[in-house]
Amino acid sequence: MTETPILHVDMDAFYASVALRERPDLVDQPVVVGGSGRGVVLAANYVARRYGLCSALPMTRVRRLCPHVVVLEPDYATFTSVSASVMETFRAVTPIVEAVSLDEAFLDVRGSVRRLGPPTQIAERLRSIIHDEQGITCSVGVAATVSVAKLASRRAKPDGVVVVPPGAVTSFLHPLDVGELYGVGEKTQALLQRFGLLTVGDVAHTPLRTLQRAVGDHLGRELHHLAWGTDRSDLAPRVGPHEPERSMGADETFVRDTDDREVIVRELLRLAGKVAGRMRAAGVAGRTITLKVRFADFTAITRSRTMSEATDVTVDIHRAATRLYDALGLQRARLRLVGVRVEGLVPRATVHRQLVLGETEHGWAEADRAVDRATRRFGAAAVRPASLV
DNA sequence: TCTGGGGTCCTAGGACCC
DNA sequence: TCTGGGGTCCTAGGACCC
Repeated sequence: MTETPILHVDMDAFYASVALRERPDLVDQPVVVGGSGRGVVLAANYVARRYGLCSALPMTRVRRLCPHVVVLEPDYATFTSVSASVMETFRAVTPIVEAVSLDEAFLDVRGSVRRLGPPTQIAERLRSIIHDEQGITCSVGVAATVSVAKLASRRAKPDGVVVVPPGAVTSFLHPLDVGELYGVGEKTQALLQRFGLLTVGDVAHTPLRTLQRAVGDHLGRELHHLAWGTDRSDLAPRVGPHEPERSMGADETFVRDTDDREVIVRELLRLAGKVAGRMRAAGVAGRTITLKVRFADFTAITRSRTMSEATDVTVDIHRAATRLYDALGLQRARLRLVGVRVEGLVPRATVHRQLVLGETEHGWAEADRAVDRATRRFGAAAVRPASLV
């Protein structure tokens, strides 16, 4: 029996590290990966972090903080392929791998200790393989539960391993800031602070009922577990036929805020096409269409409509989104962003479209599939609605 | 020139049904 | 003439995570 079977493996500054493999000349310089214009930082290397640059920082502030920073464009195809290789390395160690994102995963190594040695040894083995094969470093947290392992990997960064044995859990957790807990963001931290709860230990020693009155039943119970390190240790391996997504969506920030209906409706068409294409590729359809609008002042609203039948047809989704937009009745309100999301996804095979006599919709579904075939052959740029050309 | 884009989950109220 | 609870679906908003 191993006491600490859960590993949390987290790549160090993943996007930046991968991008720097192609540019070894830049390793000693501050480098961030991010979009241009109104984007944010996706990853900052450790040199850049010394200037206060970090993930999610607006690019407009990046150059002010560090005028000589090197900005690299994200190359998602490469990130995805490096990630896939890393996940393969994990699965060679244990089949129980729960991927969190491209650059992070939980591993249950309970069944691997006999073959590969104790969890720490497995952690070092993984780090060495990933370094040799991918040329990037990672950090590993080792503990009995998911959240403690994750907090441990954060402590291990960069390029290290931290083990928290069961006997050390509370002395590890309790001095931490409440904001370190999973699920505690800016708002919840401020709320807890108003109750005088600053550290994880403060939360741990607050009666459950009091905690629940402050942050709600669900989060209260959750935080109580996290504060005592009694959260889950069972992983949900996402290999093979995994659960389908519950929703798919796309949104886009305009280069400049706009109140031009024509521009907005055209963008909704592009987004609807993008979402519908991904739905068809995944073999799902959905009934609830949600429009999202973000105004120039950064406030956002959503409007949704549930239809009687699920669809994966671009025209259907676009029409629903446009109706929701028109129903807002905006008068010269400048929009920063629009988004389209489809929820309540079900496998397409379970949807039987009622064929109404004289129905024209069928033609649109056919047209979509023709577009899909052409896109697969010639690329996304080749086939677009006339209004997007 | 502040603040991306992909998601998940929770809350809460109202409708409607039993 | 009154009043109850539970369950599900829909909508809107919000917090959070990577």
